[in-house]
Formats: sequence, structure tokens, C-alpha cells
Amino acid sequence: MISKKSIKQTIIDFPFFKDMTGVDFDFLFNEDAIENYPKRALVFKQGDKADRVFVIISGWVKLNNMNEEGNISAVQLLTVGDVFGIETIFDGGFYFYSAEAVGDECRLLEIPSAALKERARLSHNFSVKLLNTMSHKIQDMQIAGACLILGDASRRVACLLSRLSSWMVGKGGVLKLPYEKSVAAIQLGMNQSTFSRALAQLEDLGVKSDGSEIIINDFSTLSGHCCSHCPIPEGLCDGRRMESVKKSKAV
Amino acid sequence: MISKKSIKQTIIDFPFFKDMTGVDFDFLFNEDAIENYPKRALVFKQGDKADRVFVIISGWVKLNNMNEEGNISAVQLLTVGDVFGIETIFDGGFYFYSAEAVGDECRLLEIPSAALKERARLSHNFSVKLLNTMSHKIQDMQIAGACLILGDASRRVACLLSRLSSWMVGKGGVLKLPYEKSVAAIQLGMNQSTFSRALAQLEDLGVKSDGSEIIINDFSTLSGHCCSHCPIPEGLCDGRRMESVKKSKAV
DNA sequence: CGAGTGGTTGAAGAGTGTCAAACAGTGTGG
DNA sequence: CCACACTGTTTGACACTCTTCAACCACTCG
Repeated sequence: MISKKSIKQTIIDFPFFKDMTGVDFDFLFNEDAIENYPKRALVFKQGDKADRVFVIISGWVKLNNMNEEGNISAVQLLTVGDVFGIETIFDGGFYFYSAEAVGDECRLLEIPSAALKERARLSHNFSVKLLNTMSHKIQDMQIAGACLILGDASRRVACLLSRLSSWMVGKGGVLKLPYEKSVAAIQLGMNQSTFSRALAQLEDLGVKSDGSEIIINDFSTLSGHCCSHCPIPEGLCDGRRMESVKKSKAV
Repeated sequence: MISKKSIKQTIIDFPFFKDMTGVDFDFLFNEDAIENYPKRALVFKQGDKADRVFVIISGWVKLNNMNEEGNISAVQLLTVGDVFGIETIFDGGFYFYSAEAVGDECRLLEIPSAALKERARLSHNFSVKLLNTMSHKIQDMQIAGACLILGDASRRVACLLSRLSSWMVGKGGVLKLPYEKSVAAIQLGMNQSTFSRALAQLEDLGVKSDGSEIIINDFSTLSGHCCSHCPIPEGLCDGRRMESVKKSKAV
């Protein structure tokens, strides 16, 4: 448990709030507007009136669309510091996806859309902040999209593991999956069985699965398996950790 | 050929310029900044310094990433009225995809990034306009992404045809493909052969292919084939033309 | 006429989805 | 402490779709 005091200290360092004027910040931040969601709780449903914008303080949130048959296409999995729902206030006014807490201890700061829109009208700095946030979101969507076309299942899984472990230092380590494997499978646009099999295939690259913990011997080996096929340019994706290839003999 | 006079008249109705103040418009529009690109010409390359933002006046532009092996993942295919490159000026400063003219008569209005950024700083209305444009882009990416997970190839092709023919009135008609089938295949994340076969499969639904012309007997039949499986909510995708299903007997 | 391009078609194989069964971990209640 | 249910995951068998690679066709242009 974190005290309320330290929550403010935490979120003030989020990219979204970073460099924001005190006035803007106070306008948006309200301790009472922090909501806790248990695992699997619905934050909002596709088609709901978009009256709030969310900042993730802790945990993971899954955004997805669903058709009548219940087939899911996961749009994004977001975590600490990420903002969602922001695009609806300028376009539409309805959430065009559903948001659901995955994993435990999901805490969201909920900002009324009206307040945010009002603030964008009044504060120029804040408009630019929003533009930055959206630009970044577009780029993130692009990276996630590229992963989906990354060829076979084992590469896609490798890509996900690389990105999830990008904050870890050292040669290798144990990655604790922040959400269920079935969720990860949906995120990668594949079947749960396929995910399981693909993960097993990665044992040749020094990746062993033990429940929700994934033991990765060498991050750069793992990264090399997928990133060498990835179209995303160098430097944009945190997951990329391959040793940079010397172009000595390449034509 | 359109005269320069009428170009201004045309683009002033684009969503991007609509409701823009005269000052903002004059700041961005410059007749000399309109460039013509022949088919297959590169507008910019992935990794280039992002110094311009583009508005499509006519033709089609393909945005894609490419890995070292030359494998392409098409991000988007854009056309008249669409804006691209806009997110780079607030995030990065480099194009993280390549842009290429597909189809003939591709004409782009090229706005210097610096001018656009400056204008966003000075004009509040304009910032909001940018926010709207980006929001819309996020939504578009979502729709395109949903199509990619839409199950089998014939559905994905049907989805594309539905969207491309959404402006056509009447029960059916002849759709002229605005770009090559191989490009369409990439857009849908499938092989060219698969595209060809999938299109052939659609003959059962009254879709006949004759070179670059596609004869569609009944738009709603075509739409029903894919849109009934699509997770995108009603009203957001122009391609959707199914007869609304009566929920009389449904549970 | 031959070369070049875009598109179609065929056969073979790899990769996934599907379905079902088995398994491990957890919590519950007797 | 054990039986039981429940959930998330793994595994096997099989069908099916898509990719690959190649040959072929239609069309255009020199």
C-alpha cells in the first residue's frame, strides 16, 4: 500500500504530468478521483458515453473491441503512467472500445472529460501536452501493430517478452508476467494454445517458463530472434536489445 | 487537371482545414508548396528528418515500415483530405515510416513542420484542430487494425472492398480499385496470391473481378459477410452497410 | 515480336485454430 | 486432512488456411 501523499509524488513524474504547470496539475489531480478496480473489473464498456479520461497509477488495463460472437481483439495493454480515453473527448464522445482491469491492484486516476477539455481551452501549455501524448500514442500503436505482423508465433511472443523485460538490467533475469498468459495471447492476436506452444519453442533460446515467471538467460538472444525481423526503426522500441550488427561484410 | 484556383477551393473543405480561421489557413497554405509525385515515387524514407507535414490533395499514399529483409508491413493507405506526418513534429522529429505514392496523380500539399508547430503555439484554435485530427487518426488506426484480425482472408478482402466503396450510392456498382491489388494485399497483411484467391471466393456473394474493376452486385451482402464479425461499433466504420439485424428472435 | 509487369493458378508444406483431455494450483467445505 | 470444484495452462490429434515457389496468363510497351 502506498499512502495518498506518495501517490501525488509518483504521478507527478509520469510523462503526462511531467513539466506540467502547477495550475494545470491541480486542475486535473484530485485524490478523491482515484478508483480501485479488482481483477477483471470493467472500467467502461464499448459504446458508453465518454465522460472520463484515465491515468493508470498502478496495475494493467486491457483495451479491446468485441464483436457479437464475443470474439475479442485486444487493442492495447497499458500500464503505469499510460493515459487512455483521451482521444474520445475530441472525437466522438463515446468510448469505441472497452477497458478492463487485468492483474491485481489496478488504480486509476479519473479525470472528467469536461475538465480536461476546458483546461485545453484555457491553457496553451496543456494543449501541447495533449498533442505530445497523442503523438506518442500513435507511435505506440504502430509498434504494437508491427509486432502483430512479425511472422510466426514464437517471434511475436519473443517480441512481447522483450518489451515486457526492457526495464530489467543485466544479461538475463526472471520476468514475472504482469497478466495472464491468455491475455497475452489475445494481445498478440493468437490462440492460447499457440501461445503456450510458442513459449515452449523459445526454450532453445534460453527461455524457460515456470508458471507466471519466465526465466530469460540472455535478453539479447531473445531480442535477436524477433527484432531482426521487426520493421520498427532502431531506437523507437524499448524491447530492442540485440547487439548492433557490424556491417563489415554486408553489401 | 484542376486549376490552382480550384485547388484552394477544394482543400478548404477538407476536414483538416474546415472551420479553420483565415489567418491559420493562410499561414499553412501555399500554392508553391504543392508537389506532384508519379506512381511509386518515394515521398520520404523511414528515418528521414521530419521537416514537413503532408495533406493529400489527390491520389493515394502508402505508409509502411520495412525491415532489413525488405518485408513490408503497410501501416496505412491514405487518400484525399488525409493528413500524415503530423505526429512526428510532437514526438521524435524523424519519420518512423516511409511514404510512397501509389496510383497516379498524387498531389501533396507540403507544410513545413516548423510553421505548423509555430502556428500551434500561436493559435489556440489551431491546437484544437490538431488534437481533433490526431484523435481521428487514432480511431482510423483502430479500425484498420480490427480489419486485420477479422478472421479469414475473404472477410478481410470484403472489409476492404466495403470501405473503398462506401461512397457509392445504390444497391450495387462497379468499384475501380484505386491502387494495385498487390498493394491491397499488403494492406490486409496477406500474400498477393491469397488476395487473388480470396477475391475469387467472393464470387458467391456477387462480387466479380475484372482487372482493376470490381463488380459488386449488392453492397449489403458484401458488408454482411465481414461486418457481422467486426468488433468496431456501429456508426464508426463507413464500410458498414448491412441491413440492421432485427433482434426479434435472438436471445 | 520479345521483354517487362501485374495477376492468376497449381501443388506442397508449414503454421494455426479447434476441440478435447489432462494437468497444476487454489480455495472451500466437510 | 482429504475430497471436490474451479480456474489457468499445457498437450495431443486433426483439419484447415495461408504461404511459398513456381509456372503460366493477359496486357503493355519498345
